[in-house]
Amino acid sequence: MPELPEVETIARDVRPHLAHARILKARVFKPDILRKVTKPAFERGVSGRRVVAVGRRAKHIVIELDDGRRVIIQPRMTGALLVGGTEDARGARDPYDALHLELDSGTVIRYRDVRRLGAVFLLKPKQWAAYTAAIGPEPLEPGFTPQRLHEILAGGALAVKKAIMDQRRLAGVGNIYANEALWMAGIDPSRPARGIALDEAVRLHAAIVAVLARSIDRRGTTVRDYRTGTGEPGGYQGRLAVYERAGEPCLRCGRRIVMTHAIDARSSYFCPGCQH
DNA sequence: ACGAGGTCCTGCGAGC
DNA sequence: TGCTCGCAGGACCTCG
Repeated sequence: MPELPEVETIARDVRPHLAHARILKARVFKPDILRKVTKPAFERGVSGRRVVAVGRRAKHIVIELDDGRRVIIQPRMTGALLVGGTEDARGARDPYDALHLELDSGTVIRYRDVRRLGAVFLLKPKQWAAYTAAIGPEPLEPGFTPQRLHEILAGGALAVKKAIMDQRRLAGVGNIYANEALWMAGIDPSRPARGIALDEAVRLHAAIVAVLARSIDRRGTTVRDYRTGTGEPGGYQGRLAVYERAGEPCLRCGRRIVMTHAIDARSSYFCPGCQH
């Protein structure tokens, strides 16, 4: 479940291979991952193009091409963007590979997605402008301040956890880091967003920034499927305070961590002793 | 305008 | 052993 730190790690791993390379050929094996573009149009549009830049926006990998178009990859649940490793010992292609980008260096960048909930777009500049404009601020950029977070939460009747996971309000935070940040800030995830006071928003802002930055430092969290761009698990899973720790003692107050599906039918983990 | 709930997809583990 | 079933959940969709 790649969230911001995982996608940032993937982009950093893939960038040295992909940036400034020419994509000799794009091959789509699972056309249902493509959104708003057909397989022939995607393969024709990408093959032969040079990559200008490789970046990240929210939980999406952004590959900018020399004609101004961008390939957007949303790994969602089980997607992975990997450098090489396209064939096993017997020379067989991975059955879960959805897309290959064959580079002039000989390296192949592959998008692998077991459940194919991921999505791949090929966007023209105007389409990209609309796409990125619909997503909230990047939490690790200077524009994301405690005041901005307080404004994001203001007026929302929805749970604060759901609000910070809403990509239109804030970019890149998913279920794992929402749980972790709310624990760090000592805030009950089920509280209405509009009830979060400014001093609490200050704590939550610091918690969001800290947990994302620390996870990037450790190359992301592997609970199940996530792999870095080099195919390895991340290193933050051992640092999780609440996620998948139901029944275990809170690291701050010792009470048992509770799990509920009460918020948006997703697993919420929190400490009833020190999150209010 | 906003929020609730359904849908997509497949591997895995629990339970019988 | 082999089967069914529920679950994982981000983003998009429809409905009220």
